[in-house]
Parts: sequence; structure tokens; C-alpha cells
Amino acid sequence: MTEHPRRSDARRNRARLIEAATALFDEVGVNAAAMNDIARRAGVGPGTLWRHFPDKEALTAEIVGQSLDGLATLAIELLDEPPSRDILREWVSALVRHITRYRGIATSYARAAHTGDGPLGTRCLAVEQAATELVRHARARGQARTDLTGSELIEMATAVAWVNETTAPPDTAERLLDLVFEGLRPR
Amino acid sequence: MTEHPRRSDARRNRARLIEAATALFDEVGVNAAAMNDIARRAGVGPGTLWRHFPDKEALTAEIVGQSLDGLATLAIELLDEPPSRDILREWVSALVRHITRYRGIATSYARAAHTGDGPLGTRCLAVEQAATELVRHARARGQARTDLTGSELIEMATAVAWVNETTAPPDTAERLLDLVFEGLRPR
DNA sequence: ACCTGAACACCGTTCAAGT
DNA sequence: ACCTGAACACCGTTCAAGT
Repeated sequence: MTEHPRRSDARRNRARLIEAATALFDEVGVNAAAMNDIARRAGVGPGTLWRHFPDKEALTAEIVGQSLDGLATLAIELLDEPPSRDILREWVSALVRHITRYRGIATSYARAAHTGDGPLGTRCLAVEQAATELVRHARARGQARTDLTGSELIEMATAVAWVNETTAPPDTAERLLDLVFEGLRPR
Repeated sequence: MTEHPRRSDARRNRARLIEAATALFDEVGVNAAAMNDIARRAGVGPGTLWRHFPDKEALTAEIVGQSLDGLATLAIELLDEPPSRDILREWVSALVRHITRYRGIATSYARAAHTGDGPLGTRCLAVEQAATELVRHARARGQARTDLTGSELIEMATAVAWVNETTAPPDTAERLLDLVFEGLRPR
């Protein structure tokens, strides 16, 4: 949890752990990446990994944290875009791409967003607030139905990302988003 | 795999295993139910469980099999219902309720339906064929957009069931289905 | 102050030894 | 023909012993 350890070997180990976890998450996904493998790859013992990150969620939050914070930032930025831009769709697409990038992270998000606890939960709350603001603007623009909420938007995006990563070929996400935005009914 | 073992003690053990698994799946969900706990609860060794069901998927398929087959049957039955009935929505609701009943089964379905292998996969293929037929009729009735496919319908239902079981209060499923059917856009 | 690595509890799965 | 239960490989996590 300590962002900047005092001793230089501790700082170096922390950097190595983050590097190893990032690489392994990219290669095999969050679920398949074993904690002990991350430690071994970083050249440290499992106890050292535990000292820096008390559980897997803390490590996950560290790795995906910047990218996740960027989604909140993106939502705020989209508020100032001209009405010709489909800000709701653009943001949801970015969210789905973010989740898909790290396979297995959809479940972590869903649970963290639900409880609001832990290092992931607090970050998810920030994203949800940004989504609420975004939905408010999209509704005013006529780009979203008037009863849609920010958390519902995130739930739908998480659901699409989950289906996309567990069952479908990787390029089905946009097609599924079409269905979610336009509905299964005839227009 | 053998449906009807010859020796009476084997048949009795099989029945006990199914009973124990059904109870434990109901209590804690499919994911949290440990194989060894199921065996202990049935009063047999883990090896006996393995002999009757070679892995957890085989056991899961046995437990949820009848209910899953019922969904294919339901889809066929709905084909003959009068056009006043919203057959697509009724069937998807039933599918979501079925998945929600056994927590943790959404992932098994998604994977099984994707590969089409194993005892679950073959059953999922039958459900998908029934869904395709149902979608065809719903499109002719004007209850579904003309480019919707059966597998897409199942993907959306699985996604909603997954969100519902991992993040949301248990009664959110119908609200999410409203969003999926009508879309996030204003009508 | 921080690291090491053996150890723990738990999971699903296997198989040699029995009856 | 079928069951038993110890054992295996693997996971995340812990902690006593070091430097």
C-alpha cells in the first residue's frame, strides 16, 4: 500500500513487481496470472509481494488504476464536446475496450463497484460519478433515454465486456453495443 | 457419465451425490460449492464423485440439465402462442431466471456455448437452435429487429444474468431487460 | 525496515489399494 | 464392479527467521 518505500531495495522491488504483473496480466489475463508467478518473475519471494500489496485486488488496482482513472477524466472531457459527437457511445466503447484489455477484470469491477470498498471500489465510485454526469448531459442532448442512470450505463458496459471476453470473438463488442444502444425491438 | 450403474450401491451413491449437489448449489451457488464438500455431504469419498462425474462441468450439466432442456422446450411452445404475447421477452426472462437460480452458472454457459463441447455444450447448442427459431418468429411478428440472431439473444440474456448476479440487487434483472429490449436511446 | 522462503488452507482431480 | 481415502498440483496468503 505504501506508495514510496524508504529503502531503495524496497522501491526497486516494488517497481519490479508492478512490471512483472503488468506483463503477466497482458499475456494471460488477470485471472490466470498467479501471484507466486508474478513474484518469481519479479525475482522476489511471495512474502515481498504480499508486503507491498496485501491481496490480489490491491495489485490489480495498482496496475489498472491509471487507465481506470483515465475513464473518469475522459467522461469529464466529453462534456464539452459539440452535440454532433455521440459522447455516450464513445465513452462506453472506451470503457469496454479498457475492461477487455485485461481479461478477467469485469468480475473484479462488478464486485468492487457494488461494495464500493477497497482500492478498486473507491476508484469505481469516481468513475460512476463521472458516468452520472455524462448521462445527464447525454439526456439533455437527446442521446439517451430520460430514465437512464450512470450506474445502469456502467452495468450494461460491464455486461457487454464480460460477454465479449468469455464467449464471443474479440470484435463482437461493437455489435453488442449496437444492440444495447438501439434495443432488440424494431425501430 | 453412466446414467444407470448396475450395482445398487452405485445407483444409491449417484442419487445421493445429485441430491447433495443440488442442495449445495441452491445454498451457496455453483462456484462456492466445493467438490469435496459435495462428496462428504453425500457420505462418499471424492473418488466416488469423480467416478460418477469426471469433472465439475459434468456434475453441473446433470444438475441444471433438466431445467436447461426445459428452456428449449419452452421456446418451441411459445412459437404457437398468439401474437398478443411477447414471446421474445417471456423467453429471455425465463432464461435469465434460470441462470440466476444457480449463482455462478453464467460463466459456465458462456464458455460451453462458445465451444459447443462437453455435456453442457451440447445442451447449449440445442437451446441456441430453439432461440434461433424463436427469433425468426418474433421478427415476423415485428417484436424483434430484423437483423437479430438467436446467439445474440442468448449472449444478451447471459450478460444481463451475469450483471444481476455479480453486482446488482436481485430484482434488477427486469429493469436491465427493459434497457436491452428498448435500448439506451430515446424512443 | 525490509526480505526470504517454507508453510498453511483450500481448490479440483487422480489412483493405488481394497472389498 | 465399485468404493475408499490418501495424495497430487495448484491457488492465494501468512509468518517466523533472517539481514
